[in-house]
Amino acid sequence: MKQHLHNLFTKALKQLEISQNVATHLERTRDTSHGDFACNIAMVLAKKLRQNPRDLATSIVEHLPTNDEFIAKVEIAGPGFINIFLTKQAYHSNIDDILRLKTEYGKSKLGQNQSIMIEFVSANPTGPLHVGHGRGAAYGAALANLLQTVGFKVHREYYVNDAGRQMNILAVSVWLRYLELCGETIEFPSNAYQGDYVWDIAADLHRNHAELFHKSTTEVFAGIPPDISNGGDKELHIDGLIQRSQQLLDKQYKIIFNQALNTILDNIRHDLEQFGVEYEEWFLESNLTDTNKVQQTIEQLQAAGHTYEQDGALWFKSSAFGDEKDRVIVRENGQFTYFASDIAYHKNKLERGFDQLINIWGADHHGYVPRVKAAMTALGNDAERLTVLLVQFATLYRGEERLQMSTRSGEFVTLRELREDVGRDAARFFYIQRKSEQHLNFDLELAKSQTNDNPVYYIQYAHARISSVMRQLREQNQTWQYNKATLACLATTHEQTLLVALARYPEIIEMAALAHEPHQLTYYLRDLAQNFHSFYDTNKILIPNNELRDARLSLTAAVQQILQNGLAIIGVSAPEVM
RNA sequence: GCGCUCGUGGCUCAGCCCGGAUAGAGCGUUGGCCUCCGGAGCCAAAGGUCACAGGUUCAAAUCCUGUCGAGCGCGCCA
Repeated sequence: MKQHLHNLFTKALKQLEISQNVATHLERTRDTSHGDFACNIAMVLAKKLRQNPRDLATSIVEHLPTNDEFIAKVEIAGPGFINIFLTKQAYHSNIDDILRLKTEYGKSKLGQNQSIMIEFVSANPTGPLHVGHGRGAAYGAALANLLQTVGFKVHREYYVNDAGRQMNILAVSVWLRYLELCGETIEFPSNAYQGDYVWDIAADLHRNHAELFHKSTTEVFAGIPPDISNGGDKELHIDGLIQRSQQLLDKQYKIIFNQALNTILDNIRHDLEQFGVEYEEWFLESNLTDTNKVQQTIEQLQAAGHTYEQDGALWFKSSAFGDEKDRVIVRENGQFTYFASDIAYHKNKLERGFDQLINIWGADHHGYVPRVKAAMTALGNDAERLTVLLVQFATLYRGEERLQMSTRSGEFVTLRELREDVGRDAARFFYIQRKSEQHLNFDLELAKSQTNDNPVYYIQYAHARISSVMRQLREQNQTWQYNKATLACLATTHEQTLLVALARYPEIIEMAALAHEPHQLTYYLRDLAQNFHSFYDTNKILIPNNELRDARLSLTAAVQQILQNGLAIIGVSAPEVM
């Protein structure tokens, strides 16, 4: 409908020989006395054209068609608003479309089949997913669905950092715990992974391989630089242990490493699957390192003259491309930095031919954005193709009590615990109901409560109520038929409000997708549910009058369909009964 | 110190990108509604100098500048 009006206005302006995009000046009104849509274009143009805004509005209105089937009347109001009142016909055709297109309703071709790769979560496989990752998962999945709905070709990807130093730290952590299980007494490094899951993996290893990897503590720790607790450097300490374990274990090291990686990765996969989040691809960092892609990328930067050596390390001149300072890509000890492989990864993404790249990162990574873009530019690519969306942290509350978490210390609420505690629907909904760059207070008590405090249940209840009405109808052995003509019976305020609410759905989807704001959809669904509950309360649906009954059933069925479509996008179920 | 993000009723938040017609919800509070399709519901009331101060504009919660406050980031960590 908006598109329809947009076309009419553009045409009218063209006849007046004005070229101006009216898209942003055409909006739904807040107050029904101002009609359905309002356009402030006359006021915007008045100054430029040196005309009185009301006069200008008049001449624009004169160029709008008078016989359009969807426009009832057009008024000029206030300082120069053009208010458009739609016909009932306009709203009835929406019901028609919804019932005909069903799950297809709301889809559009806006994206023109452009390909978008959306990378999200990508947590290091060094521990289970925790509630902090959940927000990125819920947000990314919902956004991907939205983009797909408006006609983009979406590729969801999880980048697995299976090749970095952190993975070695994990392997060492597991091994040290294993040694403890073998009866060794060791001082566990402060920089190693402390969580219980490390014990679990170590225990598996001990069960399956017995004492195969057993080395004495003295052998392991001899000559290793002291840990921070002994006045040393925790990084040097752990790096020393990594090197030592690789020497001592030789080929066996890889067994431990893989056992740790696979256990955790399986876990992450399983958690996301249970959370309703699926990927087209799990991309392994080791694919890049094994094929020398990181090395090649660095050489390309070197060849282009964007690097220099200093203090024994290789630096990328990112400051020449808008970053605040230059960055190390090869450390003094010869190892690539995380950044180096990330450059190679982004290069690889572009080489795979995606039109646009979207990364969803935690807000703590915001300082990282300029350097990645700098690298893309330096490699001769258009950094505009990459959009980084930052997601703020979620703070967990249990009622008033604020819950603490810390990954390294191993004290955290995992995503699995959250899902088992509050359920998938509530979790998915709560994660995205706030604007992503807004800090989120996630109240476990509220998410679990099955009362009207909880918007998830409120929306789902509307859907279940409708299912119940339909069930009643069947139980009474009655049938109904959709007939567009009967919609003319819909005359009450609540019915009208619902018709308008339904008509907004495609506009909301489009806006939420393009603005990357799935939370807009949650607000809309809540509104729609509220409008339905109000309607339900004052307009009985199953009544003897067949025509009005069928009209109300059509309206109700349309609401149900929209609730289903909308909930599907945000990954929440639409239950028949609750 | 520099950078990014945020500051809207008692609480949690929309609206800001793209300036417009009396600033919207939910929770909480107060008061109503079950002979009737599921009360996990509905109706109503009270409650706001949109952090503060300037500026731009016919018009500012919205744009600009500054101040204050909160979070995060500023490693040869990832």
